[in-house]
Parts: sequence; C-alpha cells; structure tokens
Amino acid sequence: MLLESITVYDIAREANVSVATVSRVLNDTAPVRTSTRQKIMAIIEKHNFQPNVLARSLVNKKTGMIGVLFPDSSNMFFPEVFGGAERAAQKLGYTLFLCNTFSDCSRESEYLNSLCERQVEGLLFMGGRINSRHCPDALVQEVVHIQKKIPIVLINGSLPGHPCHRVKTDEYLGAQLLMQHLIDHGHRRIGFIGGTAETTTTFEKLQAYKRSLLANSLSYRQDWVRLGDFSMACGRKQMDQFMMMPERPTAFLCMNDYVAIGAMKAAISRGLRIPEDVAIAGFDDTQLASAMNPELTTVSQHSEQLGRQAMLILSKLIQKEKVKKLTVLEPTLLIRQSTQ
Amino acid sequence: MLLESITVYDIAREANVSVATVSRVLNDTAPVRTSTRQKIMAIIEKHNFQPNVLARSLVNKKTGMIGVLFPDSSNMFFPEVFGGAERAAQKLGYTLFLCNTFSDCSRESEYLNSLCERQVEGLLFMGGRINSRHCPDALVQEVVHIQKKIPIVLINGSLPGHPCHRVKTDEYLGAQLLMQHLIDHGHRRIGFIGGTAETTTTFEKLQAYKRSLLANSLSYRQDWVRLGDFSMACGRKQMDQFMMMPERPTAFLCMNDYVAIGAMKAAISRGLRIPEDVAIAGFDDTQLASAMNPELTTVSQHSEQLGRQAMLILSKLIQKEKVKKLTVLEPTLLIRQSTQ
DNA sequence: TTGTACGCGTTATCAG
DNA sequence: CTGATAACGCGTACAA
Repeated sequence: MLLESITVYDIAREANVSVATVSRVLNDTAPVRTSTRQKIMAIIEKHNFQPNVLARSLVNKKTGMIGVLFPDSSNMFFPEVFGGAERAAQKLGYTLFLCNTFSDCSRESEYLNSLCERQVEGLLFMGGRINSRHCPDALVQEVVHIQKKIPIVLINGSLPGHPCHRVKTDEYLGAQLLMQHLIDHGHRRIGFIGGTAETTTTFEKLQAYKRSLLANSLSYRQDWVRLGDFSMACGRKQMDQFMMMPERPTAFLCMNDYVAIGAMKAAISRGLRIPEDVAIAGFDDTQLASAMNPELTTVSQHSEQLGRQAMLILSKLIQKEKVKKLTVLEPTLLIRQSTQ
Repeated sequence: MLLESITVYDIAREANVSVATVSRVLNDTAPVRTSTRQKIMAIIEKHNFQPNVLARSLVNKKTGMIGVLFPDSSNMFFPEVFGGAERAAQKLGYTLFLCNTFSDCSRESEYLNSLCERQVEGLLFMGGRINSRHCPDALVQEVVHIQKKIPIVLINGSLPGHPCHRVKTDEYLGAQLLMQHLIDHGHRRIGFIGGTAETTTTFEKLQAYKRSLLANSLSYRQDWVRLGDFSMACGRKQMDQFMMMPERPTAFLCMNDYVAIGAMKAAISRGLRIPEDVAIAGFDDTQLASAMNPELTTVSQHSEQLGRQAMLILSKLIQKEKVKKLTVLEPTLLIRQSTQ
C-alpha cells in the first residue's frame, strides 16, 4: 500500500482551480497570482500533500537516482567510498541507490537489471566483474549494453576491451611505495599475502611487488606469495603457513588492512613481536589500520575522495558534458608502528 | 536521460499484437497462445526490452522498495544490520533503499520525505531521533504521520508516547552481563566511557551500570562516568582523562567497540597492560572487537539477526498481517582477552 | 485467446 | 494568469 491517497486533483478541487495551477505552484514553473498561490499552498500544507515522484518521473524522465554497486559492506573501504559519493550526490540533487552485491556476479546482474528498470540516471560501479582479470564476455556485454543508454563510472576497475569512464587509485604506485619503505628499512625477504589471482586489484599490487623486488636485486620466491581472499581469516591462515616454513620473510605486504590484521594476529599469537620480529603492511587505510595495536602501516586510497570524484564525473556525464575517460588519484603512504 | 526508449507499444507493433497481449506475456497474467507468446518473447529479447518500473508501479501501486534510515555507515554495526535486512529483503522480493543520515536530523527529515515521495512500501528506522531521550515533538510527529500511511519498524529505538513496531536488543541486559563479568573477575572500581546522555542506547547501558554497582554494593562515582560520543577519539580522550585522576577504575565499560578501542589505545600508550593493569569491554561485537590485540571482550547484538528480524516483521506489516509490537533479541556476552 | 480504452498522478502544451 | 487536455509507459476491466 502506498502513501498517496491525496493527489493534485484533490487539492485542485478544494482550491477551485485546475491541476495545472496546482502543478505550477508546486514547481514554480509559471507565474501564479499570489492570492491563489497562497490558497493552494495552504491546502497543500493542511493535507500534508506530497507529489508522487513516480508519476513525476514518468513525465519528465528524471528520477534523480544514482545506482551504486559495491561488493561488500562489511569491508569498511566501500562504505567510505560511497559515503563520499553520497555527500557529493546530495549537493547535486541526486539520491544514491545502494546495492550490496555480496561479490556475487548473479546478484550483480540482477541489481544491474533492477536499477535500469528503476530508471536510475547513472551508475557507480565497484567490485565484481570490473575487477575480474578474465571476465566472461556475457558479463562485460551486459555492462556495455547498459552503458549505451545510461552513464556509468567504474571505480577502481575496468572493462577490458571497452573504454569506460573510470576513477581509480594508482594501486600499483601504492604497493610500490610500501615496498620501497620496507626495503629502505632493511628488509630483504618480503612476502605477499591475500587477494586472488583473478582480481585486477591483486594483480596490480603483485606486479608492483615483483618489480620492486627485481629493481632492488631481491629474489622473487613463488612460495612467498600466498594469496587467498580479502579477509582477516585469510591473513591469519596464510601467516600460519609462513610460520611453518624453514625460511620465511621478515616483512609482509598484505592485500588490504583486513588481511594484514589477520596476519598480525597470527604472528602475535606465535609470540612474534611487531615490528621487531616481523613487519606487516596493509592497504586502504580503513579505520582498522589506526585502531590496531601496533598501528598498521598502510596506504590511503583517499576513499571518500574516490567516491566524490566518481560522483562528480558521473553528474557531468549525465549533463552530457565531455569528461576525460580516466581519472587517477595518487595514494598516500602512511608509515605507522607495524613496520618500524 | 533515461534508458527507456522502447516501450510495450513498440514491441506490440512489431509483433502485430496489442499492448495488452504484450503485457500478458510480460506478467503471465492471462493465457496467451504459445505461438504469439514466443513471437513476442523473441522481439523482447531482440531489443533487450525492459519494462519501465515507474509506470508499472504507478498503476499497481507497488514499488518493491523498502527505505532504510541509518545514522552512520562508518560504524560497522549498521552495515551489519542492513546486510541482514538486505538478505531477507531479497528473498521477499524487496529492494532496500539505503539512506545514510550521518546522524543529522534535518537530513533524516529530508530522507523521510524523499522516501515517502518515492513511494517506498515500508521503512526501517535506525538511529537519530528514535534514540533521542528528548526528541522534539515535531520530529516525532513527522514519523507518526508517516506511520499512518506506511509501515515502519524501529530498530533499537522508540518513539516516546507512540506505540510502534520495534525490534531491539536488550541492551540493558547486555550491559548487565558485562558488569557481572567484570565484578566476578574481582573488579570493584569500574568506569563508564562514551555515548551521550541524550541517547537512549547510552541511557540503558548507564542504568544497567548503575544498578549493577548498587546490587553489588559498589559505589557509584559520577566522575567515573565520562560520556562524549561514539567514536574511537572519544574513547581515547576520556581514557586520557581517567589517567590523570589520582584514583581510577580498574575496569571500564565502554559504549561500543569503537570507544573501547580508543580507550585501549590510550591505556596502552601510557604503558598500561590490558587486561593486567586495566580491563576494557566494548559493545556490539563488530569485526573490530576480534581484530584487536588483545581481543576485545564485548556483547554481540546479533546485528544481522536484528536486521533480518526487522525486515521480516516489516514485510508482514506490509501484507497487513498482525504482528506483535515489540521483539526483543537477547544479547550474548563474548569474553575475550581484554578483560581476563 | 485477443484488442480497446481507460486509469495511475504528474507535467507540459496551447489556447484563452 | 488560468484551464483543458494530451502525453508519460504500463496494467486491466470489458468486450469481442
């Protein structure tokens, strides 16, 4: 059951005017005699009348809604991003329609569909298929097709083979900064923990990891790269594995803060001290990083900025303005206790 | 610009049928000859036609949308709650419309308005005015008025003087369990940190705190109750204050996990050991609690359950079923390293 | 089984 | 300044 029971007709009748006039005072779209305007306003107030946005959107073809797809609300990084987007959206007169895909591609497709049917005016896309290194073409096409009709901005991702508007952090640079920091602190044996080989975000960091080793004449050992997923559990499990190796790294680059914290916990429970015995670094600078003890060295993606930028670009796209396809934000290295 | 360019008329014309028939195959609402059905389906597929939900909702008066108001996406507790609600919603065929009020009452009002205009079928309400101990009547009336037309479920809150459907954790009991645990462990001097005197959630815990002291013949000292807000910063600041007192508690009950962690950090940075020198307990069992080192003793509100229950009740309300006004979930004490 | 025509609540166009 | 009236895209009695 919907709220609406009272319509413009009702208030028009009560005011002895036509619906057109009511609409005019509602939208201030044409001059109305002050006396009639006031009469109408009074009746609107009296009944607490709210126009039905559905009907309105149906005619002016504007819903004021922006769809936002994100993979996981339990990873603080994403709420931070869409928090930034939301603030920007509000200033621009848009409302966000948040969709948690739970990193599930089919759910992603469903939401994509649903958002289109709901006539959102633009889409902010994070996670899932746009971070997949081998995304099935069907999934790519889905997005490509939608993009023909409605503007999309990808955040920290891409659609291989299809130019899209994108906003991203230079994750490669971020990982590189981290590596350099570790190396500068004398670490010669560095491991990598977390992420999946399938995801672009992992791949970028892994590339930076490898090249940094190479550039510093340090050896790359495959068994010192232990992927998994993006969770604390993964960090814990993989660090446990490292612990059982005869020869292990003295420092670890982790996929994100969650993984890093899991790794920290595993190390600590084995009696290791951080950073004296082992250095650990995360990524994203979620609240967790500075909450930990010792505080976690990490890289900030300026998550709110990321969301804000994406929303700004999307709004320009909606206004049919030309915008450059790619916007890259520079990450910031945050050196804390866990590595020095 | 909206996606829709092709309508039922277009596909009707192409199939040489009437829009009615198209609508019938779309909704399977009446028998259609198999051959024509297939012809129509083919054309729909071909053009990738998607019906306009706006128009549809306008006639059947169902949007399938549930509005969700929450105060702060940067407090993990809330994403956990609406995560639970979202899973439940999906099974029931609803889509959540998430609105971050940033604990700002005016923003809350705006969203409330916007959601009604958007014809959501129900509302899940968290934070803000429903947790205010002295909520201005105007704000209460806003909600009361909406409630007459559209079902609302309040989560962990209430509207003083107005019966509402509510789902809540027994926070009083939670705090009591925590107190008993501390007392059982020999603590005789216990402090309280965080929250604001204005919020009901703080008040409930504070009541439990006071009564537990009384019931155990322990003295209540006003200067050992240091409120503030719900942030890590608050925990840190207040613990710093405690540190400068000549006589201070040996244990602390904190408003939530964030405050507790702030307090922990402050204590640690002063060289205190946890739990040997000082015991600290949080509330909510967010991811943070088990991520910390030492792990944080806390109380689980079963946040996902909370969201799920609320959504279930709301859906019954929408179906006009009778549902009991109040549902209380029992919290669970989680004893971890920070207190023993 | 299918088509016609109206209604859903607004906005917009065009006369007056 | 104001009032009919036609869209907007779809569902659905009612009739055929």
